[in-house]
Amino acid sequence: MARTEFPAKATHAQTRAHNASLVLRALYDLGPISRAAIARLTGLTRTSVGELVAELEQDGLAQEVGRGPSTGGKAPTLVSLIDDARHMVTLDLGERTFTAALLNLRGEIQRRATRNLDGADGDAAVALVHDLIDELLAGPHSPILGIGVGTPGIVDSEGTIRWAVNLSWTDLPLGKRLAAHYNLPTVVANDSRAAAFATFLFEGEDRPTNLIAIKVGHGIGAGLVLDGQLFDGDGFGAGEIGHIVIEPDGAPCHCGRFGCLETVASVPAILRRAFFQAAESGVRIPQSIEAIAAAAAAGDELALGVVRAAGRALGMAVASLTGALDVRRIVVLGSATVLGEPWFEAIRDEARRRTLATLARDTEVVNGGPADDAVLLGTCALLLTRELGLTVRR
Amino acid sequence: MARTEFPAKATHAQTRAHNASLVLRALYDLGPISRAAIARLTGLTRTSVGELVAELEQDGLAQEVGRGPSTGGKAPTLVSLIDDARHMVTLDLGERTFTAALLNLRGEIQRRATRNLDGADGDAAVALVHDLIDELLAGPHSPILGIGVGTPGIVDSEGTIRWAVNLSWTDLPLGKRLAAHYNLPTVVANDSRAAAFATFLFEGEDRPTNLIAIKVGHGIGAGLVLDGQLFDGDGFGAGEIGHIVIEPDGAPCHCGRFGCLETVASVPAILRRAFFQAAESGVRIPQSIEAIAAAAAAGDELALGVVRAAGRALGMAVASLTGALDVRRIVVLGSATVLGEPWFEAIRDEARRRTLATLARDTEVVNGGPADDAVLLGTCALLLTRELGLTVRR
DNA sequence: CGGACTTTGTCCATAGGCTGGACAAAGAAC
DNA sequence: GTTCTTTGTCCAGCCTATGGACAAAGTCCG
Repeated sequence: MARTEFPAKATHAQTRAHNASLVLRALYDLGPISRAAIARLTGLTRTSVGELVAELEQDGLAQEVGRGPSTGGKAPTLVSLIDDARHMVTLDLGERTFTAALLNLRGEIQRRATRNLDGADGDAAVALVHDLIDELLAGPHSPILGIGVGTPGIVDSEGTIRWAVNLSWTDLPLGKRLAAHYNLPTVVANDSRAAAFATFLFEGEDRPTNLIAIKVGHGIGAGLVLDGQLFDGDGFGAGEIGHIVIEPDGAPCHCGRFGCLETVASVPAILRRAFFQAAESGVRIPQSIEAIAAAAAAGDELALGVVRAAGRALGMAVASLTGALDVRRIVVLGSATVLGEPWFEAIRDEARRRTLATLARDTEVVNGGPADDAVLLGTCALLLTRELGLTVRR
Repeated sequence: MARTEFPAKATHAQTRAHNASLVLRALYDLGPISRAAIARLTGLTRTSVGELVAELEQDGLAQEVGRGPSTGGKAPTLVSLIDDARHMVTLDLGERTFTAALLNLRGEIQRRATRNLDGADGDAAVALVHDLIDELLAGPHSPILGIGVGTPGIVDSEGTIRWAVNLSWTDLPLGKRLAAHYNLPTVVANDSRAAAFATFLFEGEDRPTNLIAIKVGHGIGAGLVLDGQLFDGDGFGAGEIGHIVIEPDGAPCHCGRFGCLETVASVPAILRRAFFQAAESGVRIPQSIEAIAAAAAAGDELALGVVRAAGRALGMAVASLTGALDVRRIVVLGSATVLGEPWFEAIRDEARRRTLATLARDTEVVNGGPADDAVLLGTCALLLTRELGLTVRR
């Protein structure tokens, strides 16, 4: 178990870095803004802000962009972040496809690349990762801030993938390897948690302090942003809710237990249930999650039943999360969100049924959409935090 | 919902305070220790440590206590915390009794006082609080570090009790009132969460970074210590697991729902179940939790069944906590712990049955004992953290 | 149009606090 | 007794926040 080590001492350099990140964050969140306004918002003196902005200009991260309207005195000089001052390469190592993108500081995708996995695993899969990074770095780009990788499975803070079942990776120090090979800062993180962090960071200036994002697709995983920080847990497994047991006497799960959330509420599970129900009733078997969504939207009772059952199961998980953590913003994203309102209503109903009324009243379960790029954006967000100190605590 | 405000700027004073708390913590955890050793452990220069220790001596918090053994050079001067340099008054506002104590910096109880509630609520209950504090402050004591209050119910970070059912308090700004009346720093916190923080802080030097303490008595509540900090949640309700729904078709709960954890696993619930079971079977009805524990220990199948059922229900809650948070140290404390091993085994079994094998293997469910003073110690720990900066992050 | 007032951004002297080297005191090893 | 280590303090230097002063550039009002 991780023990509390002695925290690092505080130095002047850290103080400076902290204040620099305050300025950066003001610039990032509040668009073109004057030095004086930054000083008011952050509490820093105009002197310090001036120096820090000068540093950012030196680094090519910020520039003056004209004057703003006067409020009774000298008109302010507006300073703006240069969105394309840095680029990043981030990857989403999906079930069947590896996706990569070149992003700017705003998380805007400049270029993409994909590779089909075609059953590749182990070293072959690692080769694909290099391949994608090389392809994206071959084109024109600004200085690279770092490389970000989102992957299923458990990843420690050093960037070592403890295990990722479908890629047959165990204890793969991917982070260190990529960092050494490309000589660039590298972040490797679990995909769901990366997605959660993206949802948090790109929320804009009034991001909540706490947020839980649940990604429902082939698997189910959540990321917990607590006090503005992605929470790891002791074994870097925080948010791995796919194997919470929902129906103790339910279907077997590949994890060895019965009735895990994934056996009930994941996209494959929903398809399976729809298949059996349709076969039993002798009606047409839906071939995709979209087909089920369409049928449910059209009022097909069978489809609605399947959708609602899946939603309720997820609602139980939501209830246990909100009950335990009292986090009031839950964002659900991933391919399952095409199921739309009937599904969300079931999630909300069940969550409400299982938590204190006062708590449930203030908890919002938000539809985050398919969020296909959430993982790509997530490791981007992690790089922004780690390399630029875009978010800070204290 | 709480939004991320702009974090405070960093100043030299903060840097100093941070480093001061590192020194204090070394002193607190590692007993009599030399300045040089502190410097090595914290990474601070001997110069800084010397200054900071001098400040602590100035404040009467530390003193030199002789020389240590030489390791080949000048023998180190050992410095020690003065355990009784400050005292605190802390209170545990229980169901039927208010308990208070005067504690020193080590959480050692110097004097106690209690008052029976006898149905007092509202202002009468507040009067009792004053009464207890006055009684303890009347005797001899060192300078008072602060006042700490642990209470059931939801308490915000300002020390306002949002609601506490049994005392019929709503939105009572107890913290501010006491602080103003006694002109002393005051901490008010939920009792279970205070207890959790005590369990964390008084664990000693190798306290884990994450810990969950679950208090099972008349009610059930948990406290979450995540990354060394008590986690609040958006509405200061983190850890309020007593009303997680375990049996959707179970017994009605006073909260308005059915089958909450408290209707199954709390001490009153266990007594109730034992009562009905015994009445049904026509055997002697156990009058106390201790009697049930004794019967179970003696092999009474009826009692064992009740104990195990309660344990399993708690195990479900543990599973959902560990599954979601991946926190590997769970401490269970409170009056229900007299149920002993049969109960703990049921908790562990059920938790194991419902979480990933790899996770369950490393998770320990520890018997924290009745921990009658945990709430008193908990607000003491909170005061130590808040007023002396005994624990810090970064 | 001109003077009074505001706001902005920079400059400068000051001070807080960390850094690292120097040094004496105190002990061990030979 | 000499040399080497370790400890604790002192001191000069540096980084960085602070707050006042000031010029530039506006608005507002007569």
